[in-house]
This record gives sequence, C-alpha cells and structure tokens, in this order.
Amino acid sequence: MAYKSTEKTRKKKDAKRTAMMQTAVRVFAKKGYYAATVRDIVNEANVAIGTFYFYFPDKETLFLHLYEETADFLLQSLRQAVNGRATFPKQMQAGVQAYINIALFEPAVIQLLLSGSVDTIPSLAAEREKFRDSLTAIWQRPIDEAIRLTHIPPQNGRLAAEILAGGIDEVILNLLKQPDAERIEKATVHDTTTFILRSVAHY
Amino acid sequence: MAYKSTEKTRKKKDAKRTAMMQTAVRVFAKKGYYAATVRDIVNEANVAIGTFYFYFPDKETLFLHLYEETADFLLQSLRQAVNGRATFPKQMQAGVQAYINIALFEPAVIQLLLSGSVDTIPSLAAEREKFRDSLTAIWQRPIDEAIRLTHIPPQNGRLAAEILAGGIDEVILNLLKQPDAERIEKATVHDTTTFILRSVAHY
Amino acid sequence: MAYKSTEKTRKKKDAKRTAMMQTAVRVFAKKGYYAATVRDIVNEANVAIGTFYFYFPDKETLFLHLYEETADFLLQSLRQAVNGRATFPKQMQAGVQAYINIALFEPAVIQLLLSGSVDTIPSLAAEREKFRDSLTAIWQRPIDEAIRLTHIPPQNGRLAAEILAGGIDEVILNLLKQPDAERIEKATVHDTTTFILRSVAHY
Amino acid sequence: MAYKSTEKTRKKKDAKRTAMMQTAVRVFAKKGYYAATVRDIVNEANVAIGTFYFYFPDKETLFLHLYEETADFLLQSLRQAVNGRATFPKQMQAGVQAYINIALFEPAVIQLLLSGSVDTIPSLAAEREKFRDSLTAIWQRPIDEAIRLTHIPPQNGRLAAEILAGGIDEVILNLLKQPDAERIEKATVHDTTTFILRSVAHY
DNA sequence: CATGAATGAGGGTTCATTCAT
DNA sequence: AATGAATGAACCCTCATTCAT
Repeated sequence: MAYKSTEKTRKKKDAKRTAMMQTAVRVFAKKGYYAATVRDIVNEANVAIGTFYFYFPDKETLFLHLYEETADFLLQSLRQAVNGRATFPKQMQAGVQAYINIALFEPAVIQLLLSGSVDTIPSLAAEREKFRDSLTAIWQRPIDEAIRLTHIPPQNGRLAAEILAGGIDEVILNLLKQPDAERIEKATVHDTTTFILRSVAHY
Repeated sequence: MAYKSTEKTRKKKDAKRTAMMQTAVRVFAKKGYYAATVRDIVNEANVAIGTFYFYFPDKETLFLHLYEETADFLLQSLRQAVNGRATFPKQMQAGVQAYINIALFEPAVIQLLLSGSVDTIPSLAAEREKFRDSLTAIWQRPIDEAIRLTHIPPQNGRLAAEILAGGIDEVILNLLKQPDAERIEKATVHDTTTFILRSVAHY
Repeated sequence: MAYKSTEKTRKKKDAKRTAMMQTAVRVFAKKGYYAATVRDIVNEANVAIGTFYFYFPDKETLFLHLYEETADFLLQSLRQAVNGRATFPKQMQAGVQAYINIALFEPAVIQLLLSGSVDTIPSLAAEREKFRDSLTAIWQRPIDEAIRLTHIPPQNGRLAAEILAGGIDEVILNLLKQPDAERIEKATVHDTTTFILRSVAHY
Repeated sequence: MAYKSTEKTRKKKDAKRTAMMQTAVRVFAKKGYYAATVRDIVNEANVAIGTFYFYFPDKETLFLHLYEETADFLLQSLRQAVNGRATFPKQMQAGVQAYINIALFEPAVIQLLLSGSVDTIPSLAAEREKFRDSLTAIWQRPIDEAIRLTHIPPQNGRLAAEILAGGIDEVILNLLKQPDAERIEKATVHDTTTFILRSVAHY
C-alpha cells in the first residue's frame, strides 16, 4: 500500500513537474531567456514561486535542461523521418516535412531552439554547438551516403549540410511568421525539397 | 575664442563617440544585449559611466542605432559586391567573398547581427525583420534576373534566396568558430559558390 | 493547510505593511518627498530594499497614497469635531482643539500635509489642491451657516475661511516648533478661538 | 583706462550674474528646488554649465542667496507700505495691497518663498524661520501699536499676527491660482482688509 | 571669462533566490 | 510538498560638480 501511494505521489509530482516545464518552454519561447522571469513562469503555471525552486535548482539549469530536451526531441523526430526512408529524395522530403510539422504543431520548440538569446548564456554555448552539429549531421548523412552510392556526384558534403541546415531553419522561421502558414505548407515542402535535390545535383 | 575651440573639439568629440560605439559593438557582440551592461561598455572604453549618457541617450537606443548602422554596412557591402559583377556566377562568388571578408575583418559585425537576443527587444523586432528581408533580397535579385534571362530554369526564387540567406549565415558562423578561419577561407568561398550555382541549376 | 496559513499570515502581512507605511510617513514628514530615499525608509523599518517593492509599487505611488490617507484622516477628524457641536463658537473651538490635538499626537501627519515639497510632484498637485479646498470648506460651512442664521453679519464667507485655514495652519506649525508645546496648548486654543469669533463678528 | 575697463567689465559681470539669478528664481519658482536642475537654469539662461559655477559656488548656496534676497525684497516692500501710512486701517490695507501687487507682478517671488520644498533643505530651515518671523512681525507691529493707543482692545497680538500672516499667504496663493486674478484684485484687497480690521476689533 | 566634456556617487527599481511556516 | 514573504546584488540612469582648454 505504502508503495502504491508513493508511486501515485511520484506520478503526481512528475505530472506537475512536466506541466511546469511545458509552461516554461512556452514562456521562454515567447519572451526569450532574459526577458522571461521566474515569476512569469509560475504565474502562468499557477503555482507559487517556492514551488519552482522545489522542482528546479535555478532558472539557468532549467533552461539548459529544457534546451537539451527540446533539442533531443527535434533531432529524434528528424532522424526518424529521414532514416525511415530508403531513397535520398524521400529522405530529404520526409525531413523537411517533419521539421515543418513540428514548427506548426509545436512552434515553441522551434522558437526556443532557433530564436537566439541562447548564445549569450555561457553555460549554453557548448550545448547549442552540439545541437547545431547534430542538426547538420542529420542532413549530411544522407548526402554522404548518396555520394558513396554515386547517386549524386562527389562534393563537399559537410558544407552542403551546413547550408541546408541554416537554410531550412530560415525557411521554418519565415513560415512561422506567416499568418496562413498551414495553407502554404505543402508548396513549401515541395519547393524546398526540389531545391535540396537540385543543390546536390540529384536527378 | 570659444567658437574656434568648439570647432576643434567637435571633431574630438565625434572621434570619441565613434570609439565608444565601436567598443559598444564589441561588448554587445560578445555578451548579447541583455548580458552586456552599460558598466561593461564604459569599463572597456575606460570612461566613467556618466560619459556614456553624455554621448548616448540610453542603452536600448544605442543598441538600436548600432544594429541599424551595422546592418546597413553589411547590406551595402554585399550589394556593392554583387552589383559590381556582370554574370550570375561572378555575382554569387563576389557576394560570398565579401560576406566572408567582413566576417574575418569585423567579426563583431556578424555576431551583433546574427547572434540572437535581438528578437526579444520589442523595439528591435521590426528592425531585425527588415534586415532579414533586405539580406534575402540581395540573394534573390540576381536569381530572379538569371531566371528572366533564362540563364537558369524557372524556379521559386524567393524560397531559394531564403535558403541561401540562412545557409550562408550558417557557414559564416561556423567559419568564425574555427581557429584557422583564414586558412580555409578560399576553399569555403569556392565550395559555397559551387553549391549555390548548382542549387539554382546554373551550368 | 495552505489556506489557513495564508489566512493567518494575511493579517501579519497587513500589519507589516501598515508598520512600513507609518515609518514611511515619518521619513517623508522629516525629510520631504525628494530628500527621503527609499533606502532611508527601509533602513528605518529594518527591512531589505526589496521588501519595500514587495509591499508598494513605487515611491511616488506610496507617497500619493500616504498623502491621501493622511489628508482624509485629518479632514475627517476636523469634520467630526466641528459637526459634533451645535453652536458656532463651540464648533470653532472644537475644530481648533482637534487640529492641535492631532498636531501634538501625530506631528508627522501635519508635517506631511503642510510642509511643502508637494507642489512639485506633478501627480500630487491636484491632490493637494483638493485637500486645501476641503480644509477651507470645513471652516467655511459653519461660517455660512451662522450667516444664514444671522448669528453673524453678512460677509465674504469663502475669504474668511481661506484666511482662517491658512492662519490656523500657521499657528499649528509655529506651535510644533515650540519645545513646550503642550504647556501653551490651552492658551493657544482659547486665543485662537477668540480671534476667530471676533474676526467674523460673533458676539 | 585700465580702471575704466575693469569697471565696465565688472558691470557686465554683475549684469550677467543678475540675469542668471533672475532666471534661476523663475526656474526654482516653477519647478521647486529639487526638481529644478542646474542644467535647467543654464539652458534657460543660454549659458554653459561652467558659467554657472563661475558665478555661484553651488546650487544650494545660490538658492539660499536667492531666498534671502527675495525674502528681503518682499519684507522691505511690505514694511514700506505699512510704515508709510498713519492709521491702522490704512496700514493694513496698504500691506495687503502691496502683497497682492507683488504677487501679480512678480509671482515667482511668492512661489519661491511660499511654495514649500524649502523646509527640507537643512541649510534653509533657519532662514525660512527668520522670514516667517519677520513677516509675522510686520503684521504684529501695527497691531501692538494700535493696542497701545487703545484703538483696539487688548489682545494676543502675536497670535493675531501669526494667523493673519498665514491667512494672507493663503489668500495670495489662492489668488495666483485664479486665471482672472487681476479682475478680482480690488475686491480681494477690500474684503481681506475688512476681515483683518474686524478680527482685531477695530471700528 | 566661458565652455562643455568628463566624472561618479547615489537614486529608483528588478528579479533570482532563500527559508520559515 | 507548497507557499510567499523577505532578501540584496546588480541594473539603468540622473545630476551636481570639476577642470582642461
């Protein structure tokens, strides 16, 4: 019995903790790390400020944690989408589609990861670099593989991946600024994929 | 008597203002808008805090001004480089080269413009969007022109420009992180240009 | 659980807020609005500076609030004293007596209201004028009533009230400067009342 | 020759100094001691800030000096008006008239002396008390004299003078708040004088 | 004499964090 | 677990004052 109640309690605690983290992601995404105050977060989460410090050691650590988790989520989603396809064109298209899906369904994820204010938090510099590297790697792997299979000509795969990583992020951010993002989703996926294939000389 | 001396000191004052602005750019570039304090700036400039407020109305206005000026400088440099060439490949190469030159000579310029923390300053949101638009336009114009001249096939010029704008920024930022940036400059310019030409199907 | 303790602590919080307000009144009364710093207040109240801003939005709003409250208290006290008497002489005497009582028991009240520095706070100009008007009205009402009842001859009641309002304030302030204020209280009340009655030709 | 030029220079200097002092009186009268900045004064006087410190040791000393001078001017004017008349009623009327004249012609004088913000400048407390004493004395002297001559019955002359001093100040300040002050000047002088005479039982 | 660039103490305010309840 | 009162370092900015020119 005691075990059960502990179990229940833990679940409740985890639930609350998770809820607060989701709230925090939204607040950080909307206001940025510096402009978002701990009070903003607890107000939006309808808890007292002390509760925040019961669940998290401090603002910076929470943000770091959130950043890591969010980055992992995005990277995993993209990896799954890309790796789940057999051919290079399908891989690219699936990656772009997955990225845009996340942007439309969870815009806060993208805003947290892509909209700056992150570089200036010392403890986050390394984490951010790791994220960029991983993101670039997601685009690079299929390219290098396609080169190996001579589906596309030899080329600087790393550089191509960097450009595509930065370029797709830009497309995503611009898409999120549009009021009718959903309406142009399909065309954006198509045109972006077309661009990518051509850019690596895939025919 | 007073007039002459005023005339003379006017230049000195302007020189000092400029010097302080350069210092401010460096500090803002390094720490970001929020983490950079006015005290940081005046310490680095070796002046008293009151001197800052003698030259500038406040931190935010200065940053806005710096951002605008820096953006103008970068955009002008790129426009000149691109517009000074006759053919599409030369235009792209010149643009990339100019961008990288600035990154190597004035890294603070790039860090100020590209490293976030800007979106969360309300008065800067519009300015930042304007900058991104102008930057994209610089890459888009030659593309659209090349389409018109049938040097490259019809395609979504706007989207291509967005991807290239974001992609080249990513390349630049990655380049700046490298300790031997100058050594790989040439190869980076070449490979990036090659990528761009292929991406829009230019042969 | 939380609720009960909230209920209990609510009272404590209110008590502390009140205590801090009383401290603030003293400090403002002694130094004036401008010379009194928030740090002065919290030092005298033995709390940290953050505590001030936990209880009050800012220095100016607190002062405004204190001024209004203090003015209301003084005006109410005088009104009660005056309205509680049936005849004109008793009314005047009761008003003067009440005023002097407050001056002796709560000198800070008088200093806050009468010692200037208030006119130069834009948001307070209107409040101060309202206070002077109300104060004058307190003296004017019995006079006008006495005129109506032909207990005193027709005369400019408004002007008489203005002079008495300013005159009695002067007497109060002079009284507070005396080291042996209590000793001469009785005589002051008597002589002032006599003066007032004669001034409006009451016999 | 040298002497002459020195003389001329001195006159010029005195003229400038005087002009700056008049400007300062206006600024202090309008904004109060604390809200008025040295920069406000020099801007209005069209001189550099250094010039201020050439003529005056510091802000506080200047204000003290201005206060003394202004107080002297007002007291002298009132004394002359009162002493120049032979009978008690004429004296009172002349005093009131003179006071109102100054208020209408040189409102800054009255605002500087009467509108608070003065009590909170430590070095001015004594000066202000002296001024109030002198002002009261001006009203008291004729009263005491009238008592001695049995033109009015025995009474507390000091207290009567205090009330009149404070009361007349109040009338003056209220008058200055009116937009059509000049129009009601005559009636105000008459009614105030009538009040005063009756208040000391003069028939 | 006059100028105005330069100084820095000090003021109001914010906000991450602690801890007694 | 949860609360929220309390803390104080640190921030941005003002303004009286100085001094080299």
